[in-house]
Amino acid sequence: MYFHVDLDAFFASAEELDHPEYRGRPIIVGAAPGRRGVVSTCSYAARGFGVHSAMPINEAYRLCPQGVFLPVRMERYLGLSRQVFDTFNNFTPDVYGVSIDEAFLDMRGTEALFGPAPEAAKKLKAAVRERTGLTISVGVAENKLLAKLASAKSKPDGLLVVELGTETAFMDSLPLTKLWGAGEATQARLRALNVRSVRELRECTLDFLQASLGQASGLFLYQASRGIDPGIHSEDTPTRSRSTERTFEYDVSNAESLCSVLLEMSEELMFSLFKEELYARTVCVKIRYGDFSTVSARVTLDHTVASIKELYAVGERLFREKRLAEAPVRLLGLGLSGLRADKVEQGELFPQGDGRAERLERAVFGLKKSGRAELKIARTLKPPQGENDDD
DNA sequence: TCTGGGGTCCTAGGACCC
DNA sequence: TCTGGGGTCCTAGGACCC
Repeated sequence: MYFHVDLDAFFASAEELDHPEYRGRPIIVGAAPGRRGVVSTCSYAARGFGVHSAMPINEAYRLCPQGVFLPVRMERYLGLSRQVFDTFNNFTPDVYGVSIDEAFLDMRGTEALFGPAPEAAKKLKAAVRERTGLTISVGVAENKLLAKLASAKSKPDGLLVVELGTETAFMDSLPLTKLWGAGEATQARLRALNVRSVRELRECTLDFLQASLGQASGLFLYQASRGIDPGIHSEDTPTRSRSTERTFEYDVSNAESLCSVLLEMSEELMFSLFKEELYARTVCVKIRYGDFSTVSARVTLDHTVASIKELYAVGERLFREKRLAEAPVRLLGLGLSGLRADKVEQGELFPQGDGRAERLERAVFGLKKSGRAELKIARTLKPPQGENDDD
């Protein structure tokens, strides 16, 4: 028996908690209106105006100019999230966090302590509310897919149990558009196939779905329509990639400026790998142009990337090879994938340097971590506020 | 109103090996 | 004169999720 637990409009609720004067008003957490960015989370009052997550912030402003627009305060939300997860841990040792505001709880064997599932769920809701003042929605079912869909259906401040034997009926109660894993593209393809409900989806053969939508998607939808969990969240999967990207306030054409950003991102990524003692061989650069078209280039080395210096050199090469000359760039991203816990050394045939850069950078990282000094690569320093950088 | 950032997984085609 | 079959690794792009 799984619980899926989801905090209601988490970031917006957190702001409401800290600013009681905003209670009940349309709260929109995300980018600042007038700038490039999207809505991260909005309150139910804001949803009444048609605002929703991932909507461009300027569109949200147009729909709801009277809204309370607030920036994301991730530190604060992380603190609250920890308290909520602490509470989960008082109910079961088997808590699988999916994101900052969402978790699965394996509640098998807890009946003696907390009673049957509906009672346990009520106790959990009360405990979270008492500890943090936040409301959660809980879905209870025999598998994660059903539990997840149940909590979503029950929102906000909801509780929904999918009883054994009612799985198919529950699936049929959902609009096809609410099916987890079937986004905009799949919805359009299903419409083209004349499939308009979960029931109609279930009437399709596996062969038909796989021929129409691909092996994996076909099997996924075939199982999901029957209330079978295709494996929506496997436990304990190690991190496979790390990346960072920046969307610029205005498109940037100057290659030197773009390369400075690459260097900044190289530093950020390598420090994060140093910190977690991870290694990677594959470097990926992502470029989004002013027209939103997006390309990427990647390369897998025969050894793990050792230093900021090396990551930057590889990233810059990929960038210069891939970028259309002078085309304005809206977004630049850098990533590392194939993460692993062990190092792959340089081949002996073409050794690159003697590891000096790596030793230096790890020493700098050590200083930074201990709080004894903050060292930055000069080129990544920002010019002082109010001065232009013409010279 | 233009469309964030950090992830995971899948697909198709090519290179290469046996 | 037409060119197998299976497997692995890699790249680029896409779909999807929170």
